[in-house]
Amino acid sequence: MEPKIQDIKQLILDTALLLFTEKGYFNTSVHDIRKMADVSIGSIYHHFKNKEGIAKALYDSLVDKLGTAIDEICRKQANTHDRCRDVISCFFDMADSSPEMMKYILYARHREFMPDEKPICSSKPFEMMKQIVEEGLERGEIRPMLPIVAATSIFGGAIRMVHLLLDGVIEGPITGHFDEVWQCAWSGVTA
Amino acid sequence: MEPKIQDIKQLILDTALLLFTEKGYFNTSVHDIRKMADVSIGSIYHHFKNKEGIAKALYDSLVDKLGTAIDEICRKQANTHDRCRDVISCFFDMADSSPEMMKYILYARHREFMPDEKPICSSKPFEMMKQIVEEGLERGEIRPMLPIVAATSIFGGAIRMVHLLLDGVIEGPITGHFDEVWQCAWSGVTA
DNA sequence: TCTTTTAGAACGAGCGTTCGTTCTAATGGT
DNA sequence: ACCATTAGAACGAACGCTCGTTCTAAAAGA
Repeated sequence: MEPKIQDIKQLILDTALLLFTEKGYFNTSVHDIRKMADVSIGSIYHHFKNKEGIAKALYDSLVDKLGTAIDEICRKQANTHDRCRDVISCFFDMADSSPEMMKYILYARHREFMPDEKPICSSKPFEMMKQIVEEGLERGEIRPMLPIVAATSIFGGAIRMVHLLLDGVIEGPITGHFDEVWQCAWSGVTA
Repeated sequence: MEPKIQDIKQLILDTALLLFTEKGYFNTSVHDIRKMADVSIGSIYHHFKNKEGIAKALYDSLVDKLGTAIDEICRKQANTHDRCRDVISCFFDMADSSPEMMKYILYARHREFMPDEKPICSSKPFEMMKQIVEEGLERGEIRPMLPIVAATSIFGGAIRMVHLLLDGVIEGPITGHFDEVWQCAWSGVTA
């Protein structure tokens, strides 16, 4: 029942997320994680195969979380306009409330420390976003153009906005900019 | 006269750019650079203070190159529409012809290995892009909105496109997509 | 008791960097 | 024309240290 029972594994993941996003994967040593999480080296290597294993587990869990959120949106919304709008809104909310998560998903260069991983843009959530856009093209909700162009045009501005926030170039919350961003994004592919 | 006189320094920079963009800064050792450039360790440390110094010199030279290109565009074009269009066109050309340069500028996480550097979005070329957009707002070329939103909306899709190319998610050349991308970008902030 | 989990000392590969030396070529003295 | 001197570019063996990982043993749990 207590919040700490048996969740050393999660504690390690939480700590790693914090350190990886703050200092970067390569500037974070396993001993740093050990110290901050106040666990032993033995524990870490009991729960994870190696350092990369920690990064991988983190990645899978966060990508899965994002995928679930987008699934949810597709369940609730029927057309492309509403789905895209909610996806962007979801990105903004997450960027404001869980910047570390977004930093790890959108910002980190995963291939540098997980050499066998596919690029994030080929992962489930991003494939779903592409899928949503393709349906919009078929249905005529979006003016005819190459699907990849439509997708980057709709989501590119929003993703860039999140990048700027994570870079510290603009101050959050960015949720307040959602309406303007969305209007630009949607009118770009319909007008 | 010969192509090799005194350009060990440039050779080191060229090699470093190749390795840094292919494997990442942290996966590239100074000894890797030494081996590939076929120079000695001593030479490298004669020309550069340390490993970070190589990265810094590379960064400064490439940012300067991009800044010059945008300067040129501002000199040639008078209004915001034409300037933004040419900047995006320039990005696409560079991404096709010098992917390593774009990878190092747009893609690398500089702060992880150059702790004292400002984020790339605060550098001269990006400040100029922001400036161009702000003038467009003042002149009424762009529908009234927050400058930062206008900037991300105009350039976000194009930058995302370049990212996808550098990630290997789409195949180049992307210059062929320029017209569609530009139409989306511009109509988003005017329509 | 037997297994799972935690502990932390120890290891050794690989890293960035240093430093004493050699090589090259230009300059000054004769 | 010749050698002596000098400056700095290039060289690479060696160093100290950090890192990821392993190992042995103790503690906890079943």
